[in-house]
Amino acid sequence: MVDLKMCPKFESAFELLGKRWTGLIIHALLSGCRRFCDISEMIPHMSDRMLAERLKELEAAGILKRIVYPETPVRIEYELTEKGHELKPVMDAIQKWAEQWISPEEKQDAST
Amino acid sequence: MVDLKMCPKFESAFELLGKRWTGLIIHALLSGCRRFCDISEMIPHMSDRMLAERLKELEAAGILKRIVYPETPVRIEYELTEKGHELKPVMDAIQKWAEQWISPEEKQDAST
DNA sequence: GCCATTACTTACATTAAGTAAGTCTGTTTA
DNA sequence: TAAACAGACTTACTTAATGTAAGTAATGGC
Repeated sequence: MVDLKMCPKFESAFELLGKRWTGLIIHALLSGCRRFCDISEMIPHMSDRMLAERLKELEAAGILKRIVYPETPVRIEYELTEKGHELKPVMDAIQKWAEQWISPEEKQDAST
Repeated sequence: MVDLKMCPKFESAFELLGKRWTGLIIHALLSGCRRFCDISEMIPHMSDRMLAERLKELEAAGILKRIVYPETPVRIEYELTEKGHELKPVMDAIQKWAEQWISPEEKQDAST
């Protein structure tokens, strides 16, 4: 064997990214979504319950911040912090890989 | 909102990577692990049960192949296919991000 | 024959995620 | 004034995924 130990920072990063929906939510925010309903619409298979939970986790992890605009009616927006925005190269690499290697049959839901 | 639909290939890629352990297993294989026990050793928090399950999934997804050497005793090795190996840029991007943005306190297990 | 090793499998407990309905604040409609 | 509506969540409950621990099968050494 080559390495005996996994880099703990890498492991920690995957505790975040290796959770269902997390990556897709970050991707949605990177591509311009800001509001709860927008993100929800962009990821149709995900429930509101999961979105709310993940948004809290991502906020706690410093990936995004929740901004309340005390308008009428109140508007809440989510935006990536610098830490979150810096995940763009990761998302781009995944996008590139997916385009090259995921065949049409692997698409999980052909209903739309 | 900007985009209305998530790219289905991207979504499909995250069905794989967005599962616990998957990323760490691929990382282990990229860094030279080949045998069940080696991977298991490199990811101490993961159980054998999960490793066996993930290896099957990754084999089914064409990310790796299982090779049996009918020696005495039999030796089984796992190696990445081209599809699997091409995830290196993704892993590198994550590693780079993790090194820059994960603070020491976020390391999940400081026992070792 | 008995114990060890490797690569799993099985059974059962716990945690995470899915589904659907409900809450809260404020607004618009009747 | 009350009923209905919108947005952003919560809560309760079910199902699926993961964790834990013990067991299996093939081979070799003691």
